[in-house]
Amino acid sequence: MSADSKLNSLPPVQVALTPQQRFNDYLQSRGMRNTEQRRKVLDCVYQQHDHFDADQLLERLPAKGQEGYVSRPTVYRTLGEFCDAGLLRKFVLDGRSVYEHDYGYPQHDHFYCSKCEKLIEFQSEELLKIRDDVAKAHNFHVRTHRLIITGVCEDCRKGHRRVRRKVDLI
Amino acid sequence: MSADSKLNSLPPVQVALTPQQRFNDYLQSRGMRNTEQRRKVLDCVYQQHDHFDADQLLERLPAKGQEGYVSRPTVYRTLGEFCDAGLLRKFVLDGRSVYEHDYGYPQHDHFYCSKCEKLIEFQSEELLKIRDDVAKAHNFHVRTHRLIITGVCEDCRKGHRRVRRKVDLI
DNA sequence: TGTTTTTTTGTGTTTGTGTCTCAATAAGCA
DNA sequence: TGCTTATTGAGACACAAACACAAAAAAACA
Repeated sequence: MSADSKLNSLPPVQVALTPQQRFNDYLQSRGMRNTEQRRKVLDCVYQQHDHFDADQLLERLPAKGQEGYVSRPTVYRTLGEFCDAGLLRKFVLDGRSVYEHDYGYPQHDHFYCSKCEKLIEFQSEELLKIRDDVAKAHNFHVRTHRLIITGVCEDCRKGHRRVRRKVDLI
Repeated sequence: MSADSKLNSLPPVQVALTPQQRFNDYLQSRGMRNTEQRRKVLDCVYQQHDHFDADQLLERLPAKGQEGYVSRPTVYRTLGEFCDAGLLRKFVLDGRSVYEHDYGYPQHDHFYCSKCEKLIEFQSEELLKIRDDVAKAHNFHVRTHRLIITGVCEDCRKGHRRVRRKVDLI
């Protein structure tokens, strides 16, 4: 787990099953098979808590010709299955599909820093309440939501200031 | 303007300039030229208030060979300029880039019905307040945000099964 | 006005994600 | 073990969107 991911991660949520067990249940219930590839990808996804896209995952998996290689179509297919099974959530950022842990991880939303392109997680009960109130007023039945607040993070604002000061001193 | 669009549109906001004038200012300030194509595309975009993607706009513009034809790259370029100029806002829905009016139109967010794929606009001052509070608590400097609440709309729950286009008119 | 300079455009090409096809392979089961 | 069926990987494909560059158009200049 990187310093960054530690810094911005929320505390995990207690769950009854491991992701592997839960995915197993999902496969069983649909008559799908627990293959080497699916296990490999799942392990890789849960080895670190972070936001990632399909390409980044492919880079973390063994390369073509190596032991344990998983092809691109299979990775895409499997990521879709994980979303289906409720293990991952997918969203689009700057044209890329980004995945994040869902099962065993608390509901949250994101700040997105347009300077350093970092995603910062936050939680707000009030936000959920407003969401549900507004939905009720519109007779809309909520399944989920996606909120991304774009701007500049603390670090980037600090960094900008520091650079300026340096210049001023010289 | 369709009946639907009347139903789901928010009241416009008073602005000092027409979109055309404002775009002119934008072009002037950057030493860019007010061309036939840019005017054509802008007029087309403001002829109706709706959510649309580049392809739908291309279909509404004169076809190749017709008087007033604008090529695909130019449409994409111009849409980017409109966003830059603050006339339009872009977001991604089901993998396609969707545009909506921004200038002269109030801040709002969206419900997205996963059954009929309709976008419904709503406004909430409270939501903005929460957004700013949370951002302040995280020392995050907000530039904008995007919230999409996904679920099932009133019509679809009532059973009014209507076949709708991917990105529907509002 | 005519000429020069610069931006813009359109055609064709290319990129980048993500998906499809289908023969070969492997999981689950009797 | 052998059978049935889902799954995989290679390669081809689909699609939105961007690129490159010569030709056209607009502004600037003379």
